[in-house]
Amino acid sequence: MPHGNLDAYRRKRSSEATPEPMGSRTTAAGGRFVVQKHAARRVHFDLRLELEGTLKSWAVPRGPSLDPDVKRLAVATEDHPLEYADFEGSIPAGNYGAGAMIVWDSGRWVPLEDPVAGMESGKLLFELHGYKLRGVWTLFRTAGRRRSSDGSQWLLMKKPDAAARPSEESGDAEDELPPESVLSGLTVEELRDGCDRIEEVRAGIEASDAPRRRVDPRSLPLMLATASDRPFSRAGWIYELKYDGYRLVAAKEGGSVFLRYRRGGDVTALYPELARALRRLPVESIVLDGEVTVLDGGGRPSFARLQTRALLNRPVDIEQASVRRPATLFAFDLVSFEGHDLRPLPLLERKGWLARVLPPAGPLRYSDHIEERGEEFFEQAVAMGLEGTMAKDGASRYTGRRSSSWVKLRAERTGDFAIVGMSSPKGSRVGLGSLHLAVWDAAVGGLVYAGRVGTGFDDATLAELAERLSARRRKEPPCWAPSAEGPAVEAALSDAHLLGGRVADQTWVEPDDELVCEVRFKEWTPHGLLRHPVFLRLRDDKPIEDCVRRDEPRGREATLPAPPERRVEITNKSKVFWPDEGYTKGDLIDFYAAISEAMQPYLTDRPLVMTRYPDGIEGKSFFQKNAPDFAPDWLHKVRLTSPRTGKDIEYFVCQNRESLVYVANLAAIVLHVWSSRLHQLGQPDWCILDLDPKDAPFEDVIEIALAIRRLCHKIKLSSFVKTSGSSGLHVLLPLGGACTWEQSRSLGQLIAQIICRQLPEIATVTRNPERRGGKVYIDFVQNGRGRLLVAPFSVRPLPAAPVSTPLRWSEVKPGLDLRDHNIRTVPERLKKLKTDPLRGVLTEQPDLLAALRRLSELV
DNA sequence: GGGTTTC
DNA sequence: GAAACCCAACGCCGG
DNA sequence: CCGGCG
Repeated sequence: MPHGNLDAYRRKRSSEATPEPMGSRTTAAGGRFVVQKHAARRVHFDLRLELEGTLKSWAVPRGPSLDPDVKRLAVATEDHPLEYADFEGSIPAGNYGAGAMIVWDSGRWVPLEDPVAGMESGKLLFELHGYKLRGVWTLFRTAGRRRSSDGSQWLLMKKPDAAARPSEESGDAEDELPPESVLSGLTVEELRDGCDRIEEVRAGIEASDAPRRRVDPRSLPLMLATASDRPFSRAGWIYELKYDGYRLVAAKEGGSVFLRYRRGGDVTALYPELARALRRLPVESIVLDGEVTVLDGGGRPSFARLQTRALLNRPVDIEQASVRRPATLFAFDLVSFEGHDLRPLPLLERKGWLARVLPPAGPLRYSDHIEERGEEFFEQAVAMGLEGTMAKDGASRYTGRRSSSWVKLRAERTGDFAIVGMSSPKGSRVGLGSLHLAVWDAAVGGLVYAGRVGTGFDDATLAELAERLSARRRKEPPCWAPSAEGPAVEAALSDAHLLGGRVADQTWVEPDDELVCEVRFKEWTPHGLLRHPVFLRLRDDKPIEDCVRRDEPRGREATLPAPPERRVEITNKSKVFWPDEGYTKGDLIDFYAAISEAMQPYLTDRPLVMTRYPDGIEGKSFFQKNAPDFAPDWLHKVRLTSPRTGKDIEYFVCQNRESLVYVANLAAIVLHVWSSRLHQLGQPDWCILDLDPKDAPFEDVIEIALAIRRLCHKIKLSSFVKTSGSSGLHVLLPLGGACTWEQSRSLGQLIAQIICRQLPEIATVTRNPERRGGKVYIDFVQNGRGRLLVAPFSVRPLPAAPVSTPLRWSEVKPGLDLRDHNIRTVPERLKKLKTDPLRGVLTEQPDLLAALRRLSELV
């Protein structure tokens, strides 16, 4: 790991043994675990963790509660048979008071006492001597639950089971804590050693030339660097890593600490972990200058993580984030120490003291340097995926302004991008103004917008590109908005957003393997756009699927953190949801898991709405459009703004089987989807005619469905049919995304009215049920923005657990019974059928104009 | 079903 | 500490 | 203008 010290780098340079791989940790039964230390050294612990006090556990109606006695952990190490550690509050707000511990279980942090049946082990995080430790432990297992007469539940605990297996290491990179910043891995002795060196520093600074003078951290003018684009080596200069974070001044005076950004903003409350570490530093007063970062699972600074961190307001969020996304301050300068102003001292002397003041682990880190070979160091830093390096004059004083004695060198990166559009030229520019670029995202299965490049072209290239692109125009952007946190899809791809408020003409083009270009750029912005892009060349030898975003510039693919594992924890599998049949929640989940492949085309890229039945089909239920906050990060969401009310809804978008299983586990029995997909929300894929019999005989539904089919056949428009699952049929007409909602609705209305005229005895478009006179209601109103269709393969909350099932037209005949297609039968049917009779509604490209012309001739 | 607010 | 609460929306109809 | 409907 490159942070904190440069041992790994130095070793590599001198061709010594390669560092041990980070992230490896072995665990054995009985609570033995290994904690890594930074810089490729590992320290082995034998910890036995015991609870002092009793774990009370679960209270009515749900949600854990903690017995106030449980305040301390007993930690046994080899040298120290028993050390007690106080808990630090690090749990979500809720029914369990302040001060508890959280554990790692089934891929997420949960309060320790959360009664996960059968839980045998987990990961544990606690603080000892101001350092956060974590490890895998085996503590106790659940023996069962008991319900008392007043309805409260109690969780019975057993002593640790000697045979209990330790939990698997989780590979979930998202929730994985960065390996270094929170782990100390230090023995108590080592921690004390770190403190002993303070006396040395104190005496040294007292004897130095540093004047006795207070430095006010609030008004301290900061040293700033000048930029350069070429790394260099100079005698007397030193080279540090450049961290991708915010500049931060950290100060302690007496008992109080103070953290500020470059421009002075007080952020003491935002980084409690830094404040704590600073408070515990065994010095009377100190002022540090550095860069605050939040590391990703691979130990690299993640600007995006830091940004989300910096947006937090509520104390609970901050406290939680300080554990889950802990900040690390890489301090590169010591400005003041116990009443001495160190700014007149040479940089190397300041850093020498700094190195000895800061502990070798924890959230406050010394930003080390090397003293030569700046070019090679820069290359290495870039290869490690870091932002760049800093070059500093080792003899320079801290002058508190922008200075040529500090130089920043930023990494440049190159990448291949699909061309998805262009803007028109301004002024004397020929051909085009800029190219719109996109990268392929395998998780999404499509292109994601990456920003624009407007420089680096020669006139010939401009002209050629403009000509080739003009021939491939399309109306809608062929790509998605870049980030879930960023602007909504539509807004992100709108002119206003792209051009920072200016409106210009955009042309979107059909992407192609031959429209790929290589671009040099500085970095990715948090919103997933390119910063400082320069066009290098066209390359026609690269399929767009290979235009993937590489966050590591060159040669780091092998060590990229694994993509977040999509794990779903199933709860209450055996809860009965359909009492008549005895079908359980587990059956529901199994069903959706089994048919997910067939269902996916109707879910992919479509905003999803759920009807949830947490207590089964006879319990209370509710609609839910907004995805709950607690949904895992890997679950795709999209924020859409209602054009009418301006209100935002953040919909789920089910892109894969795990998402479907997650949603099913929320007891979402019915899944409703939009008829249109994200990249063209204004153009539906199908027109829906909902045949709702109410009191009418089902035979009439069949007759009407067949009449619609005949009518569509006459106008040369295909039609498809599925059961609604409850009592009627859904007839779907393919639109191929070629018309608007209004046109779709008009088409539906026209067809419905024609059918009503044909079959006035059995069909009606009257919305009021009482006035339908026992006729079948043909509902065409569900064609509109935000209007929903019960998704094909959605289960219904009715006896027999019927499923909205795609049918072949030959099956639409007397004798058809909707309940025959249910949670039990549909998976088998799917296997037998091999093809989905409804799929054509998504794939066919009808000639709508011709169909409408024929239809108008009929009326 | 899970999180938040009120009592 | 436990119970209550929240979880959509919009046009259209007749009264 | 309101409540019910889907």
